[in-house]
Amino acid sequence: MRTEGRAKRLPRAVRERQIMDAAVDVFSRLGFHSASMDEISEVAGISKPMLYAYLGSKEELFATCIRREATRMMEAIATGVEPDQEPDVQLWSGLRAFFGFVGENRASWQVLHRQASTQGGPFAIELTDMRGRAVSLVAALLTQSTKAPATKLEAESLAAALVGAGESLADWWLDHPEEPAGVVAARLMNLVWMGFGDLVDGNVWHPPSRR
Amino acid sequence: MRTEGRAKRLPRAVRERQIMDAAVDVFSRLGFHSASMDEISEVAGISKPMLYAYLGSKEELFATCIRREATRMMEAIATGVEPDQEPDVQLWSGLRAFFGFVGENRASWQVLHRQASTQGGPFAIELTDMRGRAVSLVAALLTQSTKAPATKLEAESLAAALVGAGESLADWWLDHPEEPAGVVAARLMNLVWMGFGDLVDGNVWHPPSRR
Amino acid sequence: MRTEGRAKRLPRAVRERQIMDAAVDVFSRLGFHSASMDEISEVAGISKPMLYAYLGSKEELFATCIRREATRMMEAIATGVEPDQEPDVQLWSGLRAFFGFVGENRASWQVLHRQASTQGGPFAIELTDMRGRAVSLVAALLTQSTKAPATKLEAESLAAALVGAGESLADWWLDHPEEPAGVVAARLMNLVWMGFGDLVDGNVWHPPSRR
Amino acid sequence: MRTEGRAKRLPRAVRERQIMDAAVDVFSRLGFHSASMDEISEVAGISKPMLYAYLGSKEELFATCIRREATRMMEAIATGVEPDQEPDVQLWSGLRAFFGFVGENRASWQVLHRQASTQGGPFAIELTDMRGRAVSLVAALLTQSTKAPATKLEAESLAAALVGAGESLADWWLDHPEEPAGVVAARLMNLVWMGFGDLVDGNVWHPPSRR
DNA sequence: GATGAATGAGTCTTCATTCAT
DNA sequence: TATGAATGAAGACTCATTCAT
Repeated sequence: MRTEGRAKRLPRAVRERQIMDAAVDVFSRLGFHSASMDEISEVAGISKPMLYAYLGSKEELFATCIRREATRMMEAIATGVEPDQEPDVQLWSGLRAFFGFVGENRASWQVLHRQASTQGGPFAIELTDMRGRAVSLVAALLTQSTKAPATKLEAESLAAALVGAGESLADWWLDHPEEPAGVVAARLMNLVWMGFGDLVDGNVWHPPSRR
Repeated sequence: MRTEGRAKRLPRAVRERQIMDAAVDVFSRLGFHSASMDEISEVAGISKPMLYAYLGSKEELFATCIRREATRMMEAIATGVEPDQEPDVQLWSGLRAFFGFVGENRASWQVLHRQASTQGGPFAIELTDMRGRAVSLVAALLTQSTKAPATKLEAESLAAALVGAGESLADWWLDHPEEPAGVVAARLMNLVWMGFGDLVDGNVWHPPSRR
Repeated sequence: MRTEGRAKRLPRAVRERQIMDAAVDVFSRLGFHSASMDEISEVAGISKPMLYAYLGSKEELFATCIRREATRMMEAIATGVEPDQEPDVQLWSGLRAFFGFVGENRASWQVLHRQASTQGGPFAIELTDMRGRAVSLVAALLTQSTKAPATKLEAESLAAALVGAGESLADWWLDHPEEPAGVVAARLMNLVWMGFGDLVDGNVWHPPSRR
Repeated sequence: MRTEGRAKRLPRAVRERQIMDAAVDVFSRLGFHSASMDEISEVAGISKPMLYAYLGSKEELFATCIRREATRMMEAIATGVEPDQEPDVQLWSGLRAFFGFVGENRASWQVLHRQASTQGGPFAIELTDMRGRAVSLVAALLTQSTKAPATKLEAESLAAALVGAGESLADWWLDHPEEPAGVVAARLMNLVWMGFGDLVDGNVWHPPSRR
């Protein structure tokens, strides 16, 4: 809550960051619609006109938040991935980085995962885009592996499943923080990669006999 | 669009169903916040006071929608699952039923997956609950299998990952309807079950050497 | 000022008129910008949502007011004019009708003359149009008269001058209501018509001698 | 657009003029309400605090603008009028000066005629005053002429009509700049003076017979 | 003297919700 | 029962105006 009185004068860049932090906080807690500019400005410790002066309309602000958090996450992952290694190692390092990021940036994750996907506004695009890029990346990884999936559709759908599994597991993990990030990441890696390995080896599961 | 004139007197159950159908339609298209009671009543062909008389506040209405659709989906899956079979067969039949339901009930699925998770209100609870039940169910299945995961946490987290993979794949599928439900379901089944199989067989993936 | 309590239920048409009357009143007193929807709704004795439900946005409301008042005035004049008479008689009867209308509808006149011309919005068009039609009408009258002005530009500019003189005189008259409408109208008629008559008779005024 | 950097220190009078020029420009383009102090300060090339330091509140600034432009126009006309001549010559020279001024100072004219009359604020007074002085002047001229109007009211109302005709014709002229100022002025002079002449000569127009 | 940063107060507009018929 | 009519409350956004450096 903002303490009474006039906010101290701060250089523009600092204020902007302060505001964005507040916005990410509020958006992640309440979602886009329920978040009010009033509350954001209050949490940021400034008045509404400043909010508008610095970051434009509510939609613009939200989009900016998403972009910032998405970029931060992408960078965290990119930094974590070991690029010249085998596909499995790349995937593994990516997963570790992903869970690491989520663990240390709950609010970012909530904004990205929960809030953004639903809203029909112009940001849905940003988010869908980013998720699409993630899926494509994983699909490419699968395709590069020693034994690639047969069709592009298959690769993509498996990638989509994997990304969803990661998201869901991340959510689950937020409710069970007693496990370290590495363990959770490894579990998903195993599930997915071993399953994937069998798949391309022709070790296909099939229903008992008839059908 | 509502037809002119005074609505006929109908038995309560029928009216209620009519309204809920309209509500699910509107909520799935617009999301909770953007949906207006005005539009719902219009689509339902009744006046707003009736809406309130029958189904209470907007939040209550939404929660009721979620409950109904969740129940429908659960029942569809329960009906599809073959209960006395091996765990893998149960999972497989469950997945098939799930994708079957999603394919035939887009609106229900959208309400359940997209709209409900975001809203911070009291319905999040309903949804989280249902999802929790699904995860538990799958976890139980895994635990019953010949070689169960070591810990309860492991089983649950794998189940969460699986559920998330299913959701994500369902979404992906809605954008790629050219593939039949069975194919998509089978793909997920394979990925997950073979991975899972390796896992409990001690076939663990691990990073190259050092580390 | 609106008395406390809920407004009585009224049929739509009546309410609409009531609101428009209030709007014309407020707009004529304060002008478009300074008039607030709050005040209009208060004067109308209803709540703001009704205002919006019945008459749309502020701009729409204003445009509707202008259209209504313009139409009323046009009809008053059209009714007053004697169409099959000589041009001078037509002009005279038009002027009488005009001053008659202004005298009995101060608020209408203020909205039309004062408020509408300045605003840059979409209504400026309505107003400019109406004034344009008035000027064209007068110009046509002049052109039909026994001895028409030489050029179209001349006719139009004289008509513009005449219309302006009428408006200005109407304003002046509102501040000097002691004179009857007929007298004021006659005075303008004389000034203009006799001047016009001389003009076309070649009785041109010209500066003393040199220059 | 404001040039970058800190404004040079300038003598007060120069600064003030610079600001007023900007203000007249903006007010004439946008009208009182839509003009923002932000835009004025930007066009003037100074910061808002300076604006306030030099010229006070928005209302004060507007009033000052009106006063300045009104004075300029009055002086232009006063300079143009030939004072010791016959009334008709005085009127003629005044009209010529008036149209000359309008042609060369569109912005001033817009502020004076269009923007000021509408606003209900304290400046309406300034404007009404100035217009009143103009009307009185013309009325005096008419009264001095060889055959004066019978009553003071008559003289004043005719003067008001004449002034309005002038304003309206000036507006019309701004939309038809192809005609030279002199021609337009002469046209009005003729219309009015000849009409006036007839009037005082007893050449009264009157309706056909009956009535 | 000059300004970037800051805000109080207000405007339009919408929506869930409820009377009164 | 069924509804047209009505509203309280809130939210996004803007602007004239002023500190604090």
